[in-house]
Amino acid sequence: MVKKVLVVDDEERLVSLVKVYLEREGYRVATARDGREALIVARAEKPDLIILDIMMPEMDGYEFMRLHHREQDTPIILLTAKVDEDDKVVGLELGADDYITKPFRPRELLARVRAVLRRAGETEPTAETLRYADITLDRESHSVKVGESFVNLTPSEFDLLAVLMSSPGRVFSRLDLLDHIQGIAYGGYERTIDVHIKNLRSKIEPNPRSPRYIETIYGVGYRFTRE
Amino acid sequence: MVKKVLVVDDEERLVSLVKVYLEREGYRVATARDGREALIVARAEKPDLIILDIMMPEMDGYEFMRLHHREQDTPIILLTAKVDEDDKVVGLELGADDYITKPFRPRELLARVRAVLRRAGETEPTAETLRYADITLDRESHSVKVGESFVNLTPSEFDLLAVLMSSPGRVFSRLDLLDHIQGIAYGGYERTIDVHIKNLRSKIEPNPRSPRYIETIYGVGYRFTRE
DNA sequence: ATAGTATCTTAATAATTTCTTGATATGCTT
DNA sequence: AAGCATATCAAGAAATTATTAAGATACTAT
Repeated sequence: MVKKVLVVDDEERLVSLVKVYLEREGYRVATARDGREALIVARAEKPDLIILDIMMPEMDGYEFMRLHHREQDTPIILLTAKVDEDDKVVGLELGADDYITKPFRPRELLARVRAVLRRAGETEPTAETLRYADITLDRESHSVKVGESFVNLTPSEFDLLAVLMSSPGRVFSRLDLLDHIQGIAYGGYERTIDVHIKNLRSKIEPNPRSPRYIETIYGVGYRFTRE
Repeated sequence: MVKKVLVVDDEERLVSLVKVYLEREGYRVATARDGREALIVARAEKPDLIILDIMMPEMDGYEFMRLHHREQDTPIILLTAKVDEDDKVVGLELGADDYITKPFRPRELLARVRAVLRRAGETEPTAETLRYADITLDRESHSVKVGESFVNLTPSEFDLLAVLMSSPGRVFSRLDLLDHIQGIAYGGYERTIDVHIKNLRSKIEPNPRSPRYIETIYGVGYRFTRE
């Protein structure tokens, strides 16, 4: 069954980004921008997991947890901007299952989401398999096949390929791709993508000099072949 | 839903050109010529994105950002004439999402607009497909089809065709077209367009000597056939 | 904790593609 | 035919991408 996740944060941009990440993985996502709204949404939606910012207007994360736990026993992952260890302690004492500091990488958040949900029992999320033009990418086993042989990709390479294959034929700019790999961290260097692409090509392309799967669109970005 | 963009700059020519670019892409556009006016417009229009010049009379970009952020959390792209790295730092610290130095090319600005709006969540802007007389131009996949076969265009060729096809039958002067390709303030050479048109024709016209799609209007400019 | 391994990022350089320009040829209009 | 506008061509300039290697960072296993 599809898992439902509630994301609570007052930073709209962060919320919607996290939403995109989770939805790409097959989760259903509800959102709220402060603790008060979150209480209402949580009652209505009964999420399987809550991702919760601590610092919020109206009603902060701690207060939300106190009130929410009277009603339900939902696993919670805390988001905190502080590097303070105390928050972790306080949070975990209050019943959080995990916590993560901002800024974080999408991959990191997703890994924790999976872990917490797995721990809370239940099966895996949605083991989606993408298959185009001789390439098979399996999210569950985190494996990639070219024809019949497996190739080992690094986490970044895997994510990159997954994004590109999520919409074959569509062009992604380096900035888009960077967001998926590094999260909302600015100052990131677009050219980093070039290197990942090069490495990725050397692993999956029969002839990296004239790519068959990952095409370069000069002046725009990259795309997975439309066939 | 259609995204609304607020463009703030005291250079009228730049504002109206940017307005045209954005509208062609399917955005709705509001404008203001200084920070003070921008505050009022922003309150009334609630834009999804603000493109903001730093140097303006009355109230500069920084000051605007300070005041605006008290009220709303709109993503902002900064325009700056300076090449100074400090501006970038200051701007990003004040909450800008991206910045771009003048002079810039339209395609560069549009790429950033798309990226920032995507990052701010929501769906894609406008995945518009233009189709006339056997030619299909798709912005999302950045591809062009003549009949059933794909052709590879350079960025300038693609932009040129996109502009012409945005209003079939309308004649564009070389200066118009140059603005769309190079942006203003480049002092480009009108004849450059002739060469791009020639190359474009050689890629999409069955018989480039007597063009069927891109017509020359002697003494005026070019237009995409009305049929 | 610490060393060892793998991955990521950055920076510099090479290779490639595209853009612009100036010269020349061709074509249009009166 | 004259005079101007457009088309074509080719070469140099400019911009973008590919590649390489080294240092930084993160991860694993002891």
